Amino acid sequence: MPEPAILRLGALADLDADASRVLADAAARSRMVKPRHEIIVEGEDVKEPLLILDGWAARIRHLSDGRRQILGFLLPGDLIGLCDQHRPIAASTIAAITPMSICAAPAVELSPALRRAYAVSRALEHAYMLAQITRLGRMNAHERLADLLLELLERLKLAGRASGGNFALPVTQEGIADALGLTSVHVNRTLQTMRRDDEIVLKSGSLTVVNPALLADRIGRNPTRVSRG
Amino acid sequence: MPEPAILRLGALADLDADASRVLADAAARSRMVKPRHEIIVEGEDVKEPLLILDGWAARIRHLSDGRRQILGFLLPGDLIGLCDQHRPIAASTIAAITPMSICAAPAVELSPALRRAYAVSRALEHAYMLAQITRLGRMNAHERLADLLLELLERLKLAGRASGGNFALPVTQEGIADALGLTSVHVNRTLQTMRRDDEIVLKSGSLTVVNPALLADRIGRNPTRVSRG
DNA sequence: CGCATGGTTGATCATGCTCAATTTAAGTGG
DNA sequence: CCACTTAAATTGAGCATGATCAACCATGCG
Repeated sequence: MPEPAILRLGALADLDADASRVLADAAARSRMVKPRHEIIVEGEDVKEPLLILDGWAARIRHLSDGRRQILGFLLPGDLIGLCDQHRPIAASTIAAITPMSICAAPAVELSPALRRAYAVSRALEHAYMLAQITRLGRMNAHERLADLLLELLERLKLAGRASGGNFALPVTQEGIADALGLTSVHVNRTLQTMRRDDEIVLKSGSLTVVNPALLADRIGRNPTRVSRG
Repeated sequence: MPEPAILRLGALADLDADASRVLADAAARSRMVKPRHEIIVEGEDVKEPLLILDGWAARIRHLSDGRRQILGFLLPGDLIGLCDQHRPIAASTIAAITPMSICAAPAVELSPALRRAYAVSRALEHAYMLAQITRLGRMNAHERLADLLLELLERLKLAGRASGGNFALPVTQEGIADALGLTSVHVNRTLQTMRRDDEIVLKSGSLTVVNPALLADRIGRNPTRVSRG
């Protein structure tokens, strides 16, 4: 079974033998990270770009009074800290949600195919942030939740971590709340109405979107696209 | 008087003679855009990256039922559509707010200094998006408004388009509402309390933040930083 | 002068929050 | 395998921020 990360990058751009080898090399030097560990801390220097081989993380920002906002989720195959800057400072904290396997992201110079995959990945990250802004700014609780779940489904499929409408959702309701600008109580209630309306099945960390196309249609969601071809 | 755009890029990274010349060349081939004109339309192909020489634009996303979200504002010196992708699709619509002067952004290959400035600009854009997510997700109306105004002040200063706490704010209250996930009515009321509390002076499109440091402190805001040095 | 856009105000309503308690699930060590 | 501990999910009651609806001004421009 290929790494989900390699599956994803291969879905974003065709990987030739060179790129595959470079990625396999990097993956061979992976390290494990425990849940809750802060891989990157806001305000500190960013060393090297990382590639998530497996597991989930959250990009987080803390407010002075204890409130926190989850800016986005990071999934297998996602890249962290890509930027062509000299001495970059981390703009947000990144904390592991599940046990993770990560490695240094191979340099783009090593493979043109890799460069293309990185570019698409970066464009997607940008698009997901725009989606997050739209959710928070102009959607109600049900729309936010449905839209987020559909995005996660779409993204996890790229990494082979979802089949049909089903995937493992290792985030607590409080985590979802912090991502969607809601309270955990309200997330709980919204999830219950979605269950009652047969939009989702959620049991012990396994979530199934019963009819993704229908749900997407209901909330007016379009799949994310960043390039032709 | 130098172009505000050149002022900004020079503030992000030292521009040598080469970079300055390249920028001046590009600026010489500028074009004007009328307010409300959509420079880029979501879903269409992106041709060339652009540089805003002067004027304001908004990055917008429309929902199927007419709601709209302003994802962020684009100011003099900001770059549009930077990406190293093959055939990129615009992830959002970009519409002029004021009359604008824009030009093709000179290619990074033309100058190492320019490349550095672009990288910092891109990192800043990323940071502003994170700030926008945090505003929408975890701040109340007053905090959102104060934080946005302080960000605009900070950004306009880079382009020499703000002095002291004062700058021209060419956005309607409805525009601000669409950016902050509020209604124009509530923006109006929040602005009034800010005036009553002597936090701002706002009259005929000219806004003054009376005491930026104090206001920033009140809402727990830190200035945006993306690199050492 | 008239129309249009944007700003202002008031009254009422609703979505989602707060607070607080209770149940369930998941570990953990004996 | 069970008692004990802790994190997560669930439920209820009351509340508040901000939305909605509907006028009504102010300003500017043809």
